Amino acid sequence: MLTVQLIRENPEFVVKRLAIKNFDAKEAVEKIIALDEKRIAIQKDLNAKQSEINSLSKEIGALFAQKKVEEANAAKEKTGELKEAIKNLDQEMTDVASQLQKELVLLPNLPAEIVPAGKNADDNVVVKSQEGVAPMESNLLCHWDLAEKYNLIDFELGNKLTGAGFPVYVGVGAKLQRALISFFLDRATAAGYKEYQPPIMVNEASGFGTGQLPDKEGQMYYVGMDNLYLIPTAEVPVTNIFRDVIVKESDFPIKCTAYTPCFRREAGSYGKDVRGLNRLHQFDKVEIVRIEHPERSYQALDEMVAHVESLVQALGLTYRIVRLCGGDMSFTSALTYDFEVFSAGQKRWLEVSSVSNFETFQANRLKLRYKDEKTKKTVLAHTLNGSALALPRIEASILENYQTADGIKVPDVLVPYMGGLTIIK
RNA sequence: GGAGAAGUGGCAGAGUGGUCGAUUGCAACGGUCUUGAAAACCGUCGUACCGCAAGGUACCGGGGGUUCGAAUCCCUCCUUCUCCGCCA
Repeated sequence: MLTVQLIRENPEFVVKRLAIKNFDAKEAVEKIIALDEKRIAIQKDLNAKQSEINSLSKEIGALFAQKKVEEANAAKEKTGELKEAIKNLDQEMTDVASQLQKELVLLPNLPAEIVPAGKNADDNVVVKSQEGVAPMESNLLCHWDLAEKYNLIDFELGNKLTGAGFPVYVGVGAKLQRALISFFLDRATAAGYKEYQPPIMVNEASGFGTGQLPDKEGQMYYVGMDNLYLIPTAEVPVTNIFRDVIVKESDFPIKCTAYTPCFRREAGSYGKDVRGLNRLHQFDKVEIVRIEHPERSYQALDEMVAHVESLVQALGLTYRIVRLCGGDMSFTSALTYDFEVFSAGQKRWLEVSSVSNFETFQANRLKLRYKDEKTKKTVLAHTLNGSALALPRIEASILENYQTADGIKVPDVLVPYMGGLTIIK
């Protein structure tokens, strides 16, 4: 959520920046400014009347103490009208505040200066690409065929138990999941990220804090009986650890990591995008989250990108890093880098990580601030997060890229996590 | 799930209808003292909104109510603790 102060002070700037996300904010900005002015006017009036009633109450107290009951009763009458007026103003205030909130919540985050304009994924900018291991064979199988051939994943069984998009990992396939989770967590903790194991259901306040609610309500599974949501990413519970928190400036950098299952309804997806492991309703992911000083958040973003890069490199995958254009960015992000790995069987790029700086957008919703040691002011912090990494597409890419006539080679870094297994037969 | 108790500032802990945004202690920060440190002493020490400022307003788990006036009384929800039940 953008701050009212920003909108009030730089309305043209806000409109101009949001145009890069293909969002026309002109009307909303005008409305917000008008509502804010109204809010301030009501507040002034309300404050004056409350002040008056407060001093009257004190007088009445004094009069009663002096046993001047007559005068006290006269003063009481005066408070009557004031109370009525305050009641009305209170109502107005509530209305205006909720209208203002409603408008504010609809505005996406401003894209950073270097975000390229563009409509969709075609306009993203590839900032780096690097070759990894390349399969020798010419008749390459896709991972869903490999998974069946080597008994690693049972998609049909998942259909039976739950439905489409909920695969069952079996035997060595299950072990490979566990290996990847451990490998990613070990790398993250070695890089200074503190490990958490958060709840995988969250309440409404948490969903709002990171921006999933109310905008993307349809993307999360909802457990109505208890009014809870299944998390679409560990970003939600982990970032919300810092909801309503004022950290010390010396606490920075705050670095967290967590492995969680993730649940996404993915309404509206179809075709080759959802085949095999490409898009699931439940998947595993290790997430890294950072809370940063505003002056250092972009440096932190670079560090996170470097961390994720070290993971795909260690796994020997062919990858590229793209900077998302305005039209492809999420509602909440100011700058996002996506990692895509090449999947040799499908011959396509698969997104395996998204690393973003949200600047103060989430912090404002979360009321996550730090105390500035020089000015003694409380200031909104910056939040960032990134997948490090999401498992299914990594697994798809490993299966497809490491396939040989004799089986699937286990990437060297995973061998210790696989109990010494070097080839899956 | 049932019964009881409790939720106050970073922590501890006063306050049961009026000048209480809240005594006090600890922690923290600034200073005096000291070669340095500790101790001692002095000062600062919640958040938000309005205001150039002085200052004003709101907030004592959340919401609602009673009252001229609520941290204090009432209702309700949430959370924590104790006991019972159930259970991985």
